[in-house]
Amino acid sequence: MRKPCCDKQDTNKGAWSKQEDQKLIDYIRKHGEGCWRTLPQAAGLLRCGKSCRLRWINYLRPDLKRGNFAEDEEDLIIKLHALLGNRWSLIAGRLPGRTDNEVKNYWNSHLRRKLINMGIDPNNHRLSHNFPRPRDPCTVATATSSGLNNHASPPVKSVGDNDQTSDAGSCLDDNRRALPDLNLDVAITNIPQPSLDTTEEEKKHNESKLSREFEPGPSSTLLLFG
DNA sequence: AATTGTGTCAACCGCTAGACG
DNA sequence: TCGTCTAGCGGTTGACACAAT
Repeated sequence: MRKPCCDKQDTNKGAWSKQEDQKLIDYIRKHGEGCWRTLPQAAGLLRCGKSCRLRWINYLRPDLKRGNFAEDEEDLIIKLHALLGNRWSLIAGRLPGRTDNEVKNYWNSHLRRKLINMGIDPNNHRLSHNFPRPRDPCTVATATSSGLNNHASPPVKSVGDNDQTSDAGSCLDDNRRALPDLNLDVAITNIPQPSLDTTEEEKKHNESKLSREFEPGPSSTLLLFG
């Protein structure tokens, strides 16, 4: 029988107090990250190691960039999500100062809704007749943040919508119609041409290729999407 | 002013991969 | 090779803030 990660009876849960934050910061400054299991006791915290790790990574780390996402960050998230799916840690790795949790939350609360309002299925980045869709294709063309800036057209269902969503054939073609400035071409990056039908296997392939070709860091985003 | 609905985000939970003995 | 342990990941929850009624 496996031991729980911590003795839950003796641990605090819920929001962190400033004192707890300070203890964690002080401890990590002195001893560095790592060995999360023993850290709470050593730091004098009544928290489980997991909780400490999460608090540090998502909130206390000094290199975190707090605040609103920039347009280019939004663009990048959308593009990487199309490529990798819900691999938040990988996506966050391409956004310096952002955490997987932050990216995930931002996707779920902002970007997902924006895509839906554009008539784009956020799960596969295809135009979808199940979602409201703007009438004017030019409006759709602004699906990335530069065009998403709260100017998403009101949901309008137009005649013949169903024709636009083809299950057969290239879904990338659909994607280009939906997100023309979403440049997923491998020409720039040597990344395999992503298909929006991307299977888990293909996503993993893309992911490993990304990992091999681009070490995480600010420059990689430039390399990726020019 | 009170109540209800909705959105956001920090934190938790359960699972898995990989390291190690 | 197998079992155990830990770090890390993604999904989900719950508290809080704010808007709408």
